Amino acid sequence: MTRRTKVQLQLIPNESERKVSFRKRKTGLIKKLIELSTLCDVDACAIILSPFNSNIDVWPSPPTLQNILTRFRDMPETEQTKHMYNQETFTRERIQKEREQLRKLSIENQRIEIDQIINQCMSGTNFDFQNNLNLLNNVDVVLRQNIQEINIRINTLKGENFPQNTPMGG
Amino acid sequence: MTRRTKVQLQLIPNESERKVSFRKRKTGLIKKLIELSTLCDVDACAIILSPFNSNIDVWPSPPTLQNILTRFRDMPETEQTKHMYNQETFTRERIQKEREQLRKLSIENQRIEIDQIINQCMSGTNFDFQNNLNLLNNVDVVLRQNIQEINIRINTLKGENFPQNTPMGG
DNA sequence: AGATCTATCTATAAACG
DNA sequence: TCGTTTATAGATAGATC
Repeated sequence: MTRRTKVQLQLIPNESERKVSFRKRKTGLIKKLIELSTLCDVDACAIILSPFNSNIDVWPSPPTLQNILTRFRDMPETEQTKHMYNQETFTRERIQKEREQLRKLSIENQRIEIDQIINQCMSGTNFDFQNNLNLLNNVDVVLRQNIQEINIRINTLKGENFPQNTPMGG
Repeated sequence: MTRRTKVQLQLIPNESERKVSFRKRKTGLIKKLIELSTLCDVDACAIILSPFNSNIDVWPSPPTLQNILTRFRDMPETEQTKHMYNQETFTRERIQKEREQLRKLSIENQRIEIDQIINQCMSGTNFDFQNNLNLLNNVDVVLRQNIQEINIRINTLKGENFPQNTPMGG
């Protein structure tokens, strides 16, 4: 049995797989919504239009949904957009965090490299410039892998920025 | 460090914990929504009214949100409510599934018990009625624990049915 | 189309800076 | 109020029936 892979944020090409995923994730999403509402005493709602037929999934039930929508509609424009999310802003925030991680990792790397040099000097054994450079090089390999990992993730995020299938194609 | 506990579906009493949970779960929910939209090419939206201030979190951005809301509004009533979820229906479905599991478990239990009897008979050692009953009793203890477990979960679900803090208190 | 199973990935509670 | 960490609970991809 092939084990599940890390999910890539892009359209699932195979339609039957997509349907299965849709069903599972829709259920999961509504469960999460109910949890949020109950645990934190939150008024929230969701509307999900099926891509496979004309069904609509809504939560909570229409009357209370109306209530929320009304309050949303009656909000001043500035209030409405105060905490607006879309694919772009959300992805931008994620990239921002990845970059921040990279920055911190770089600083950490520098610190480790410096520690290595200091240790090498302090130990005083077989100390010569070329040897030290080689040592640093080896240390660096591992550290660079970390950076590469992060860079790959950043590039992946960049590539994902705006998938051809925008959520609001209609 | 105390490790995280299994989350109970009820209002988090401590306000600061509730705020932290709200922030985390809101982020998680929107992430899930973006995933669903992207992976399955779904039009979906969510509106979250903060219980702590007047902020509103919406996804996607208002223009596309309007699009979805308009389409929802223009749906015939029957279509709108076709796949309606609320705390009650969702919980009912979960209870239904638990009951189904219980039923299957009972059947499985019966099968195991019967197997036990058959084995006992076939082996033909120390077979007497009272002994067999005792044996079954012992087997049953474990099996009943399973049933109890399920019953507890059902009762928990029943108790959760409509927490005092309805999602739509306002 | 939906139910079930399991390995794996993801979300997040709790604790702390 | 946030960011980070870590252990654990929870979600779900992929396979199968």
